[in-house]
Amino acid sequence: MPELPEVETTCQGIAPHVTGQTIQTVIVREARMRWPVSPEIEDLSKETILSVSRRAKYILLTFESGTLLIHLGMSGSLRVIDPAADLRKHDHVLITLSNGLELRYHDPRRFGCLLWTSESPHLHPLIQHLGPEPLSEDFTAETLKTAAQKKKTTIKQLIMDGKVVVGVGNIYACEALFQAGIHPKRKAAAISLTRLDTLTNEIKAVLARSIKQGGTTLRDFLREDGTAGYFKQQLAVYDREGEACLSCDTPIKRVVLGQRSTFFCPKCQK
DNA sequence: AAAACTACCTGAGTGC
DNA sequence: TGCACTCAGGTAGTTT
Repeated sequence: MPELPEVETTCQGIAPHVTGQTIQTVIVREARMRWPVSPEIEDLSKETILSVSRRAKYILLTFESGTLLIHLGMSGSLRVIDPAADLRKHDHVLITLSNGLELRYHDPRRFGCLLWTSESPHLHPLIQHLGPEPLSEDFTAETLKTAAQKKKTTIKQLIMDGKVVVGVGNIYACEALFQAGIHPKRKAAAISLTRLDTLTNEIKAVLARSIKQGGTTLRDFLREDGTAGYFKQQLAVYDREGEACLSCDTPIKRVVLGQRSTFFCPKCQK
């Protein structure tokens, strides 16, 4: 679930309910995440959430005394919910707020993290070496051109490298390459600036489109689920092995690239 | 230095 | 029904 559009819609979804609220209680039911949940967060009662923001796939909750970095990993989710709602398996961290609502972190695979930093989050080791945001003006064809130089890597692996550009996960890497008509296995260094320009535009477009769709499900983010199948309808290649290309009817192919399933149209993508 | 591989973890799905 | 196996949206850390 959590690719960049989901992280962004989670931020937008929780922000109005948590911004300006004071924390009442924090319960860590399971601290074993990718890294142990920072013990400091259990001391956050009476602290006020000043803002909610996002850097790459990290959600940043800013307090006067520091910042809580939240990553959803592969299976995490963050909901604003009535504290009386039944606890589900894998509801690991519960944060109650002064408005009577509760922020609940749920993550079956525990690949996510909740880390406290009292310094600027942008200096945090997990964040400071990250590349530009894909939707910012700092991400351009030149970004990719420079990153590709002297590398043997494929274009798909390049755009999924967080040091090059953040937030492009497996699904959207496949989708953007399809929209740009570029074969995922093509050597990044051999692609013209013109085609890289098309690709950067398609990455921005597909992410923006998904965020917009996330926006439509934003209103009912309090519900148990609801977004699950929604993006899926819009996907042109991801998880469509053997199905007809929406553009030319050729069966979509699947290959493995960097241990990740990669879907593409062998006719439309060169 | 860069590329390839491993590891973390649970749950859903498949085939026998 | 149950067991064994594969695969999944991420990414840091280790090895080649």
